[in-house]
Amino acid sequence: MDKNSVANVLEDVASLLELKEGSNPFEVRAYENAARAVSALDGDIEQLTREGKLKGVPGLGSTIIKRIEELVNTGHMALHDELVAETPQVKLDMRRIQGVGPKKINVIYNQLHVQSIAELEQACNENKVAVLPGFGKKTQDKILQGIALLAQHAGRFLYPVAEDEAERMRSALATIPEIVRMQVAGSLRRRRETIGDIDMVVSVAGDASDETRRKIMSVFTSQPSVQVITGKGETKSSVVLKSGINMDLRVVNDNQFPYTLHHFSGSKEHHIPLRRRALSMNMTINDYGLFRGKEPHLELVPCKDEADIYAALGMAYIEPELREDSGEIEAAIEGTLPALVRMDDLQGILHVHSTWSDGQNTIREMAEACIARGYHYLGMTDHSKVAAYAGGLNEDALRRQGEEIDRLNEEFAGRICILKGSECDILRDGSLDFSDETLASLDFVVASIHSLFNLPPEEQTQRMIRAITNPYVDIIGHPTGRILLGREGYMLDIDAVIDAAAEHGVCIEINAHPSRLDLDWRYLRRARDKGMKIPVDPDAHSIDGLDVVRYGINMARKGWLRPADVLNTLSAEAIQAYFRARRKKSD
DNA sequence: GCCGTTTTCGGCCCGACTGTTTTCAGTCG
Repeated sequence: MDKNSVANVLEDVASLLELKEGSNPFEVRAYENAARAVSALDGDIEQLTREGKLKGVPGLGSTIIKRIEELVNTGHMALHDELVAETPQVKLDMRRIQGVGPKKINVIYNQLHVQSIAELEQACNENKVAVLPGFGKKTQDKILQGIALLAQHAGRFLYPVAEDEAERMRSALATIPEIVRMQVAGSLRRRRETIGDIDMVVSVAGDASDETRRKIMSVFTSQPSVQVITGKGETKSSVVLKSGINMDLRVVNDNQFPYTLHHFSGSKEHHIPLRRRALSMNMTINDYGLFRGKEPHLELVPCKDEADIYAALGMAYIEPELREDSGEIEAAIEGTLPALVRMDDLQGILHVHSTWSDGQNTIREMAEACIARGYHYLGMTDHSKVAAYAGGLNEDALRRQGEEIDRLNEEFAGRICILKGSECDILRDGSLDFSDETLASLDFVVASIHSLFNLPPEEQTQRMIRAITNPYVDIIGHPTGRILLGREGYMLDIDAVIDAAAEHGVCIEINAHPSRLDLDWRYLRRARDKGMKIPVDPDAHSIDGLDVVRYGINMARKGWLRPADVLNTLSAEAIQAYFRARRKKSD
């Protein structure tokens, strides 16, 4: 059993416990914390359990350690089994409706005995929900609205969708001269791979009138992109956009802006230890300020920006991408935060398709687009022969493509260097779609799985590891095959894959396509710490497709990667030398 | 359920908004 399975069970316990009547909310949080503590463990959970190394891990107390031991040793956790047995599925389903929490769920379930969301919807339409104690007409309507939204979008959106909506709103609000500062907060600012809702914070001068605030709120709620207004107050308004995304706007006095921006940038998990630190320094922090002392003698610690807030707490500024409670607070205190990679550190682009397989543009067009973007090299990787659906190349086509690249390199000499590569399919048994001899004729090889996504985990893992041991494989493409909001990745032991790749000097890419963002940022630091260089690859099938690398850079930053940790920050000369050296080793 | 340099008991981040109430509970972030 791996640590992620354990973490999943703990998370499950937390959500099930939350739905249990009379449960202790702090106990729920304890299990949530424990789940994250387990995910962040370095090493094999079975071994750590056997050796008693779980003791002392923050968030894991004696009770939860016993339960983890039980789970690891028997494959079951009695508490989990009991909770699953006693919790109706419909309660879990209802948890996903906006505005419905555990308390309301229990009232609905106990009084109406609904067995599905559809039955709840029907009960709303029959006016049975509005008459429940503590409920009313508006609550009932809100539940109906929530159900509709759930059906529409499942509540989460890809990053670029949310970014576009935020930018549209930002430019609309930018026309209001009274706004002093304005910034997107929330998970969008933290560059999460999917976004639940958009938070925006604006500030006005301290002496601004209520009229001004109302005007800002009116501009916000009257945009053409707004479908429903779900809240409108002096300091906060909420809307649902036509795209289905919830969006909140907060208006504060400018001297409060840094605190409010910080508060709503989250994450919740980042704030909890941060507030604890504030308390230990005789300070309290909330969305309106950082205060020294205790009620009623609070003294505001003046901060002109977020950096001042962190400085007042005795730590370095923490980039929003890192605010996930994964060690950033300790690092900020010790002054060991990494200098994160940026877009302009990228020197070239790898993993690109052309009209030779399923791309929309020719190699020449892709090369010119790369030159225009300031890149110094372009690694072409069209599909291999078994990928017939994508017009994969056979050996002969690959050879002819190589000749075209030779000609283009002569023509583009001094402007860009085109590398000969392949996105070569990994076959069922882990062998590659081209012979070693063919692979040896290329500058570099990306190996990817495009078939048989549902092999059993053990077999899928071995398949991937065998590909990694092929001496001509330089990079593993989209290692889990996940499609965000679409499908789960292949079932494989990603930790074992990372270990094997690190051992054989093989890179695992961050596939920067916004639907993939695979390898997931949560694994990057582990790969980095094993010495792996990680390419940020667009997997571009068109010129526009090149620009998705910026989403990959977002992930690289979330994964604590520095410029030197990213393969394609190497210069054109250095990356060719890097690939040549790998080949030499295998000869 | 976790945690501890005021504590092994009694805290656990905290405030806005909403809708239901008539002073507050639930939800959210």
